[in-house]
Amino acid sequence: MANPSASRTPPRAEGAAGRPGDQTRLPTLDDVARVAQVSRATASRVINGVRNVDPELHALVWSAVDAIGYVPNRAARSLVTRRAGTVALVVSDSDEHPDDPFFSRLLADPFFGRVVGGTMSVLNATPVQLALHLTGNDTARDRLLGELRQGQADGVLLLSLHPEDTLPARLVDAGVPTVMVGRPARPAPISYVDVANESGAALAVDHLLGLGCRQVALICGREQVPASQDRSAGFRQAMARQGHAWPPYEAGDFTRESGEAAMRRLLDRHPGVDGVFVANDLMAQGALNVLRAAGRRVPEDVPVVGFDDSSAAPAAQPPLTTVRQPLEDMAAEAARMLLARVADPGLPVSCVIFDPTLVVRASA
Amino acid sequence: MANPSASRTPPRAEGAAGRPGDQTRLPTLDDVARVAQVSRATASRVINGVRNVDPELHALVWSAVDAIGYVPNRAARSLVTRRAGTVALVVSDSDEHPDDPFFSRLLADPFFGRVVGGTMSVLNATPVQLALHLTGNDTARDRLLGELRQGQADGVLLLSLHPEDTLPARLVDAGVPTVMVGRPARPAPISYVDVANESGAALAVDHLLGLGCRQVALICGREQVPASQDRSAGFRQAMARQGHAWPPYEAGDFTRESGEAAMRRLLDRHPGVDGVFVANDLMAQGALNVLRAAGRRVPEDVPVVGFDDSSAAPAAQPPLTTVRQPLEDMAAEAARMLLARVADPGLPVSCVIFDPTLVVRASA
DNA sequence: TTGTACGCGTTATCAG
DNA sequence: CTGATAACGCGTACAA
Repeated sequence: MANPSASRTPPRAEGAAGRPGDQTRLPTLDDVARVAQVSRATASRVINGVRNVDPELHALVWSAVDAIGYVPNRAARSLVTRRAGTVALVVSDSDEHPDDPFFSRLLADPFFGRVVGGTMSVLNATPVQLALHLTGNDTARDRLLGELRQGQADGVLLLSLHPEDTLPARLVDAGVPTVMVGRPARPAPISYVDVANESGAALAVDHLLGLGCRQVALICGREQVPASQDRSAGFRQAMARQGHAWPPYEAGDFTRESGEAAMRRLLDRHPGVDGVFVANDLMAQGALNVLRAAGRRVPEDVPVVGFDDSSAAPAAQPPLTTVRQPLEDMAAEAARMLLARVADPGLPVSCVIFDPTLVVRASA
Repeated sequence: MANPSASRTPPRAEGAAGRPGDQTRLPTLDDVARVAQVSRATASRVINGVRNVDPELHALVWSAVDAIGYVPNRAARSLVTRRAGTVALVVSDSDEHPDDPFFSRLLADPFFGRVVGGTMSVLNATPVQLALHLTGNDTARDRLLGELRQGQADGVLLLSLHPEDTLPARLVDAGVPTVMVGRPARPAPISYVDVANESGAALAVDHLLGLGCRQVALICGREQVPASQDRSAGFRQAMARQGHAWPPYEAGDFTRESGEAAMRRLLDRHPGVDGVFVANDLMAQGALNVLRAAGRRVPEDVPVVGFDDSSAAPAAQPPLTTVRQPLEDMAAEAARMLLARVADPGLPVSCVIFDPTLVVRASA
């Protein structure tokens, strides 16, 4: 016992503190109670805003709190309340990227940051923390589910990019409060927010047709991805309504490169194309490049409309006319829905669909 | 008391479970011990991999664990070990965005996702979780510090974008293990990873001069931002070494728009410019747009080199030659350093500087 | 090598 | 309205 420290010094010996490995005990609820001259139970009640508190003691406790700089111990609190005070932002992807050790193209996509921003904008106003989880394979998903069942997080904000993903279903089975950003690929009784992809596509079609295009083509994403499905369906329906039964199309995978390839094929097979709707901005950027290289002017010869209004859209040459998805708002709403669900797990499943808007720039 | 539930059912009533609000008790360490026919202490030792364990019991315990699907309770563990098992990724910014409710342009920048990816790539292999914190003002920073002091997270990975930010200093004062991504704006005894910004700039200068440019200009960022400072300094030194004493320059603020404005000024004041080094890719993209609009061909008339190799670089027209910052590797190393620091807070401050590389594309 | 017993800091239940 | 006191689930001296 060569340790020359008092064993229960009131937490004031912090003059020359700051050394890493600091062992000074932190103020506890007991300390607050002692200073405020009340019982620990009362202090707890005041701090947690429970009703039935003498206003006088109320003030006393609070002043004690910031007199000694008390901060509740999250672990102790969680242990007894059985709440983590944390929600998880889960990105469920398939890490099939042999060349890239850092999976999930989502992270490279500005998409991700917008979701994080929207989420934080509501969480920041609450004591709820956000934990990030990337699950690229089933092992990781299994581990996550175990942790969630254990109560490591009170709820999940789910971004599922994997069409075969079983995570949504497993989460509802496990009874974990969950809200998805973007509808699930497979039908499941799960809450989500989404943009009205169909009407977004219709917005684009109407705009292109209104510009006088006679042969509008589509560059869509993979058939299994919900957002891609919906945008394609919306495109075809809107086109059909205007008398264009079988518009040409090519598929990519939401990357710029795939957009370039798709545009090349389109030009090759349908040289008469005079307008293109592309299912996301990244592919649209690729399409723009190919059109320029092919000597087609945008928008004079071939107007192009993208989808998302990601940061890539205004940066494109020419700046991209695109269907805006209010991602921040959507993520914020998802966070609110999740918080409500955590508070009352009995809440019925609900979905909120946001209206897209057309942002007209130079490309169409 | 109309609640018809048993008050302490052993955790086997999970047949038709799955309802939200499930109240079935989760398996605890005691359950494991009971099933494995050992004491709880032994079970604990096995699970935590403590030495001195009979191999036979070892197996017994583990089989019990996954027989009943045991997952350690994080809160209980934290309470006794005084470790959160969590590190915080803190984005410290100034939220001076009156028009945009979702602050921090960083989130819109692909930069953010790369850092997250690199960090997760090392954290995913450990039981350590990542908690996200955005602190846009001093109130938020105060709250964060309180929580950290309390032990809500074991360490901090800090992204500080605010030149006046006091958070780095306060974190070291509080004895919170911290590693920054990018050096602190004000000198502080704090560990960090960074890229050799000076040599990166030199790489760009050498390339441009090697291309035969006679009047190379600089578009830099705000003078207070470390990365901007270092890139500017590196540029000037490299230029000076080659006999160019006072190269023209204009400043932006790392946004595309500011890059456009800066390029316009440059063209205006120094029409003879025949090569540009831009301190980041976003601004370079802006410069590219302005050059095109001004009728200057890139790279024939004016080669342009950017910095970062963000996702904007290959997407630019023409694809941007740029100085690559290995952000994922840097973030991964930062995470490793932080983990080491958490394990041994006595570790001396250390910095790891990564070498940049020139990625030659079409713009120079 | 194993088991017993205590304490981590809170909330919640129950008497007063 | 307030104050004792019993959990919450786990790690770990200490003793066997």
